Amino acid sequence: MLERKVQTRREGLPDLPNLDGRKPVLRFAPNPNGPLSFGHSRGLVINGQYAKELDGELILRFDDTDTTVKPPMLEAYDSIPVQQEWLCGFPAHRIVVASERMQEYHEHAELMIQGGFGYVCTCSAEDFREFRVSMTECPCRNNDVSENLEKWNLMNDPEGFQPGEAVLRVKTDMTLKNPALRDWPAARIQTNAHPRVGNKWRVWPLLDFQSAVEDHLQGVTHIIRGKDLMDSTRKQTLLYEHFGWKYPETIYWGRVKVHEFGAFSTSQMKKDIAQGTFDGWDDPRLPTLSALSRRGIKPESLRAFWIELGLTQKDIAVPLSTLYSHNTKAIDPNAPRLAFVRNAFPISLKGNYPKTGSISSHSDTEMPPRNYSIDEGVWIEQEDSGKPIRLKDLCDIDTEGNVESIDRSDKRSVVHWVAGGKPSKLTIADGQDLITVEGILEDHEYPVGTIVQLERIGYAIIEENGLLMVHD
RNA sequence: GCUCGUAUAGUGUAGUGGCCCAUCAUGAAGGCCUCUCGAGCCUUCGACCCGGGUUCAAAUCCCGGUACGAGCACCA
Repeated sequence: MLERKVQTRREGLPDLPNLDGRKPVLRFAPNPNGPLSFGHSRGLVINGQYAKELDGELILRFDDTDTTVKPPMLEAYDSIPVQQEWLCGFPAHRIVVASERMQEYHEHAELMIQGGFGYVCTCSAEDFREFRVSMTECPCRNNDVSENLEKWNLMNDPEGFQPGEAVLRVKTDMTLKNPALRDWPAARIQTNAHPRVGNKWRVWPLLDFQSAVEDHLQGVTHIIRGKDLMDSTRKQTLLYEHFGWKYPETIYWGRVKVHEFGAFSTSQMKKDIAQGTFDGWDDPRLPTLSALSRRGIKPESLRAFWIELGLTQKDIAVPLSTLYSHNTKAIDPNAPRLAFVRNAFPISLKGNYPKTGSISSHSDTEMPPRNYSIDEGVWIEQEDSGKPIRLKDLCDIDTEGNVESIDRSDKRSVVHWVAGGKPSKLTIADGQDLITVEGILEDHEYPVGTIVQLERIGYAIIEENGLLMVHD
């Protein structure tokens, strides 16, 4: 009889292409215009994981060359590395700040002009858009090197060109099939002060130029990024050809939509926080890493989540429950059970039952048990009243609180209860809403930050002023 | 409009011409255990976008269609 071979399933991330025995150098380059969000975590996890598994390097790069549309936020330069380490489990091997590397970019811009593959264009954006669609060369394109150098100096001169009056372009080919690649802009004039380097520079590189030059200077071997940047790869490859460099291997992932997070942008969040719509960057409703961390989402859960999604170019929609199922595995073994009674309803017990005792805190660990002591009654949830129930680990009672049995006598529902306890509130982030549920929490001595499992409700983290729902 | 990309169960994912009447996870349904609507264990359900072609053989290669997504910024 023929034996059927067992199908093998690839685990984890696919191999990096064309590694050729090298140690990979990878990078993750956020804009420090705000703290890191869920969306950023993919790039961090994937790049970080490869660096770790293959004994390579992870570069954390601040792409802070826009002072106008997405101005950098100073605090982000400090918070991002902290969050990166939290998420990846190790600090980045190198940190590069683009605004501190401007000299390099300027030198390369000049090399580009001198090499005849870059030119200063003084056409308006609208005019150039027409040149681009009609595949015609703009009048500036054929200026000679000295003329371009002259105009380049005028771009850098406060007395010269003003913002919008001139840009530096990479000379590619105006008849290229892909309109995005036709003589793309490499640098523009910005006069707003940069929060870190002030007004030291006037001409700032655009992403495609800055990133391309920096990747080469840092020796990046593999770029892993969203497929929305496919045309960036093509643009940058054209630039690399001009410089005679070899472009790194590039891998793309598709768009991920998490329904529960809707459409948050860093700038919108910044605005809403300023207006008081949200309490801060760690408001539980926000998709920031600080909010997720506060909500008890573990970094290893985030890592498992992104690694499972892998590197397909498919655009996908994933429910948050997928992340939660990973998180449950991470937190359940260490989450002591605790009772929290919502809409507390008092019921006095009549009959014989053990008035003191202890109940286990977890099914399979050596966690210390919880002790209880009943005076004359317990709290149960309003919804559980009015029917015969079994008080979990205690006794069966009828609707009036008469004890019917100590042992479980039938299939009636098992209900949690609290003897004594303290009023507390459970905060639940539900989309754009923050729901607060009042209730009685069983006495405990767990410190702030402990993740507990509220019986029959779900996981919650203990905060200074109550409980914050993790997930169910 | 031009350009680029992707299409496997409800949701994700494995699979690069025969190991595939298709993997794993999640989900749903049922069961066991546990005195939670939790965890763990077991069972079940459920998919190769459509149409051609190449081939002895296609989820896998080619062509066309369709659907969805992205780029065409003096943002990243």
